[in-house]
Amino acid sequence: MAERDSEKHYPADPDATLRSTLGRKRDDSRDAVILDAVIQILAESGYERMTMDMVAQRAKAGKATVYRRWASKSDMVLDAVKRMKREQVDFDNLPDTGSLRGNLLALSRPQSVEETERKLRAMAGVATMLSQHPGLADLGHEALVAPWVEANYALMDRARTRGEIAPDADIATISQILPSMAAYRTLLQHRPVDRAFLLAMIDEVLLPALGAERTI
Amino acid sequence: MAERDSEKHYPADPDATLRSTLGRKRDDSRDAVILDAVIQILAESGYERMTMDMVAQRAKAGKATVYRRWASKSDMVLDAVKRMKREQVDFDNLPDTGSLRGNLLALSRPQSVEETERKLRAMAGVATMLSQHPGLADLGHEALVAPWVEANYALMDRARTRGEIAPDADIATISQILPSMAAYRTLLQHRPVDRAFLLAMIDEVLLPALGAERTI
DNA sequence: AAGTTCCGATACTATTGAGTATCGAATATG
DNA sequence: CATATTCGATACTCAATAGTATCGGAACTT
Repeated sequence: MAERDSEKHYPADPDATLRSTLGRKRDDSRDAVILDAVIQILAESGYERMTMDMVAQRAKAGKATVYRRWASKSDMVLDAVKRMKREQVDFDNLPDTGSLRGNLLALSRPQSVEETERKLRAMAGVATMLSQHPGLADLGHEALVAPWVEANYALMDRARTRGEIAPDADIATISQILPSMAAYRTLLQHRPVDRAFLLAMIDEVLLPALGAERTI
Repeated sequence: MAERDSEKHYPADPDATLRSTLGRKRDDSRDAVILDAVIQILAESGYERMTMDMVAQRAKAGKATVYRRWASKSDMVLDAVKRMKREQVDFDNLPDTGSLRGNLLALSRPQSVEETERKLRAMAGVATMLSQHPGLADLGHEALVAPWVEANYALMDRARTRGEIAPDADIATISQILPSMAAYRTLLQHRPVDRAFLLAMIDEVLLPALGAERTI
């Protein structure tokens, strides 16, 4: 999918390979600075209210520098969304407190949730692009929610192996609840993913649905 | 808060009371036609891509007719969102199939969900207005999700009275799951609230969390 | 009938903003 | 050193559009 415009413009870095060897070299570190500015402004103002001048000013870059990297505003934003995918959840250091309840709580520490919240708000800023770019919704979900679903799944799978929860529980479905509800809460309700919310979800929904013994 | 512009323009119908008794009467039925067009276009294109000319054309109205009713585009859209609140769920005729599972499925009939989905997509279209109008998110939640939460709560409360579910189940929390997940799915994932989704949620999450006996 | 306000339609204006062009300075190659 | 490409900055073009003005006709009051 993609290529909504049937234009001569192509994704990012139109001339990546055929760049001359002469002259000053392109400073690739500017890309990240610009895209970070894009994410910030998307979260604050949304796609349509974000102007290219705002982006350039925030990144302390000239507009030529921006347009040398991306052929259009939409290309730039698409790239910014793709960039959000990285380093969302640390799969190599999943919590291991001994109980599923403790692990779920530890996974959703305020610190790790905060960054996701900021990126989710950026996703809300591109909501109006979703109809033109069908892949964008998947991209956002894959980048921001799916990793949390995976982490939840892994924790629940281990708990099942330990015999902590019912062996026939549908953890594929239940692992989606907490990340999705947190996303909904952030985007639509504009309410924080705080401890009270987490406790209600874990103790009153997830653990009972998983058939865990009540130990609270 | 509000009054983003500090202009002389005020909310809707600036001269509702002090309208002259002379001349042709204003046709109030045009309001609904115009606002319906607004909802349609919001769902299709979003706030920023929706032009006043599109609205007038879709409603077969002149722009003068539109601006005689609302002082600005944002006033008009705010009014359109408020209008979505009505007739969302029929509380006087909640389903009564005998089982909670049957009732939950009956409540979420494709027909009744369809209209909500359309309105939810309109809400996604005004996502970029949420930062300027903080009350708008609440308005959308109250109009489109809260009624479904109430209906879920009522059905679960009856089931508890019948002894169909655990007496200590936290139905205040659990009644939020299905409507919120459906909203998330529609808005962020752009996927339909179909029967497979409902069955997975009801059978694998809600009923187990409520401590209902497995009867499937 | 006279006067007023509504209707849909359309022309107009004033502003905003994406994308382009160009600047002088900096950094690279040969 | 000559040439080419980068950089940030700024000026420019041109299309889109919110809001206003005006039209001829319809509907209402007195």
